[in-house]
Amino acid sequence: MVGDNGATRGGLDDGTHPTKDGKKATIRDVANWAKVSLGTVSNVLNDPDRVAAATRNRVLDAIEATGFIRNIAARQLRGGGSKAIGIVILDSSNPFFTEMIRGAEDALRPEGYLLIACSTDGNEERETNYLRHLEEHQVEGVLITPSDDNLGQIIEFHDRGTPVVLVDRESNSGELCSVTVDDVKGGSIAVTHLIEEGHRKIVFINGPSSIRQCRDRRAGVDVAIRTLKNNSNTDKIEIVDIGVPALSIAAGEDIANSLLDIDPSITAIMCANDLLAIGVMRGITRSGSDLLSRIALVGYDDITFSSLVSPPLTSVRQPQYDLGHAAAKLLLEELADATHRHREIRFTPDLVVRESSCKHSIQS
Amino acid sequence: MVGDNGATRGGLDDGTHPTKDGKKATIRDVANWAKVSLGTVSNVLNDPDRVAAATRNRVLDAIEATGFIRNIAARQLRGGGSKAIGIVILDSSNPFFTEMIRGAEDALRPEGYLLIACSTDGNEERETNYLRHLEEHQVEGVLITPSDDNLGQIIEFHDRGTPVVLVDRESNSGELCSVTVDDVKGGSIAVTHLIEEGHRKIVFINGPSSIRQCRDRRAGVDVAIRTLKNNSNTDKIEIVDIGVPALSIAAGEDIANSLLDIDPSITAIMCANDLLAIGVMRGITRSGSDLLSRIALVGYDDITFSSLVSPPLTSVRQPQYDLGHAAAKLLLEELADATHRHREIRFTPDLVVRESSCKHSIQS
DNA sequence: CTGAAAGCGCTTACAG
DNA sequence: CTGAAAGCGCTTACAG
Repeated sequence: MVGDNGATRGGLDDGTHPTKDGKKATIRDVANWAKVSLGTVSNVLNDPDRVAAATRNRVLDAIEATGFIRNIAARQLRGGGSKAIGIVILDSSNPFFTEMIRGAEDALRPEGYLLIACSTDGNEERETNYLRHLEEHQVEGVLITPSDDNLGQIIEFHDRGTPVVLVDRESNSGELCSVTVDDVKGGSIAVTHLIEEGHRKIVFINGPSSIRQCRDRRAGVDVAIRTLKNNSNTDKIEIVDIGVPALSIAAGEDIANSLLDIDPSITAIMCANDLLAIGVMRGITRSGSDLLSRIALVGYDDITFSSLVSPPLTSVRQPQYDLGHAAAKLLLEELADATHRHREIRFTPDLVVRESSCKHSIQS
Repeated sequence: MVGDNGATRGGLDDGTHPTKDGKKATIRDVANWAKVSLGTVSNVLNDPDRVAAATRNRVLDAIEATGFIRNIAARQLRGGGSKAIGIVILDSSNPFFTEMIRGAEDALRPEGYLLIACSTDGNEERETNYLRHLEEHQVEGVLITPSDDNLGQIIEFHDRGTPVVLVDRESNSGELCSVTVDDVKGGSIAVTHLIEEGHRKIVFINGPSSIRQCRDRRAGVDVAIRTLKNNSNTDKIEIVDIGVPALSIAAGEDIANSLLDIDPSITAIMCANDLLAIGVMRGITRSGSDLLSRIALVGYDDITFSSLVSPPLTSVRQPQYDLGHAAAKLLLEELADATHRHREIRFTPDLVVRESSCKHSIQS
């Protein structure tokens, strides 16, 4: 489909094909082939209507014939924009984030943006590195779930000129757009459910308190307890806090052993996310203990797999895809409008009750 | 930490900070600040030893003070390379690929590369688009799991000058490096296991035959049957083929209904991957049927969640992380050495037997 | 060891 | 409607 067209239609005198293992075709090769100037080729690329149809078609043919691929680096150097967006997340192996990325990508792809996804594993140094790399690559914007509570470097990054939207994290005083889910509420509805099921002594397995989600979910527990106390009849409720270093299956599995000979008055476990809960389940199951059948368990995120584990896991559902999608939309807004006013979008989570927290009601 | 250093240490006469919401600092701002030429700044950046320590430190201070961030676009235009690698996969929501990406990234990050991950969902048009975008962005190399059997456009892409390593797909005649897992073998060991468990009539739920993995896994079944027949005593074995449009949980769930009133002589189901198998499990469970307790089920990939579903899923393990890691290493080799000889790395899968395929042995 | 100059591939006013 | 020219920010020989 390419071949010696070049020779017959005019253009390259020597008949060689510019893309053939020599250098890549440039806009200049296209111009030569089509017998027009560089500027005209550029116009065809960027503002086709400005070019007469006949000329335009000749240029289009030349692009086809030479195998020309526009060099974004050069374009952007002239102010064209990189057409790339960075997305910085905490954990690429958590399906929660995978879904979020999918949401963002579906919003960005139609606009011609390429998404560069970076997983920090909650490591702030990695975050710093990724941000620098993204800035070096001149991404036009960044979606980020901060790995640390301190927004300092992110705000500096933003002030240096790259639009930023926070995902699953609010900005302190509206300096940035954000899309969040109410984690206090989420923690609250989860523990309320457990209490309503009759549990009075509950273990809360939490991730690093540097992660805001972890703190808020835990705070929601206290809110719920306070509310219930005011509303009377509930007797003393006790929360036993256990911290683990990561929100992962492995961390859950590691902590499982220490749960085996737990105070028998404890009847429920709440985990800061589903991976942790699933890890706890696996650890307990592997140990051969029947603890799982005696205790209620709830997670957080409602990732796809949570409905598939055994027993199916009760969880707090967050609109994962929508989080990413909404964040991307905000970013596009900011990209399109320099005078953009920052906005904060907040979703409300809801509880998905499954067997893991209701053995009694199901068995009886 | 920045502030008016500029004024005291020399440099900018007006005392303004170049990064403050004006334009970004360029190499020229750094040069002015440090009272050296552009070339010297560039040398500090690219070949620090060439610059005298005193000068170098002054330049380093200037970089710090001006908040200079190198512009990769400009650098690469001069031939410096984009320091970006593309990875094109089939399905970003399949943990198999997530792990693979993690493997690749761990190999690439230390070398300073940024990974651009693109999920085609098996759609060839999306693949074409992503390849063009990656080429426009001048990625230095691409790791790709082709969405289609036809390697044509990938080979053209490679011939145009970007190194490519195939992942989970062999090149036809060694034109490209590749890292694969023996899927024929995998299909073979999975079905052999079922046959050894006594199953004679087996359903094979397969994805699109345009995906090589699907074809090979199915082919492995035939290989196994042929081998067993030659080795005597096995009576007739029957495979019932069912095709679904995607290798996803949703596709598995959709097909589950049609399995409910299945010929009772069928005692086992084999799925082309774990997501499909997990979807089938979910579909059957949701329907309220007890089919799952009567039938053996095996999947393929051994994603993390497969050991956690109920019943735990027997699966063919592939070294997901290693696949990505090895592919990235091959790419780095090709990047470093133009005279590079293409290599094909092939891993061998193994069977992980769990309850889903051994109810009898476990219950009895 | 340091600096001046050319040029990477493109876009953008500005003439014609 | 089309072309010539300047310049984006950097790197790379090449002089000095």
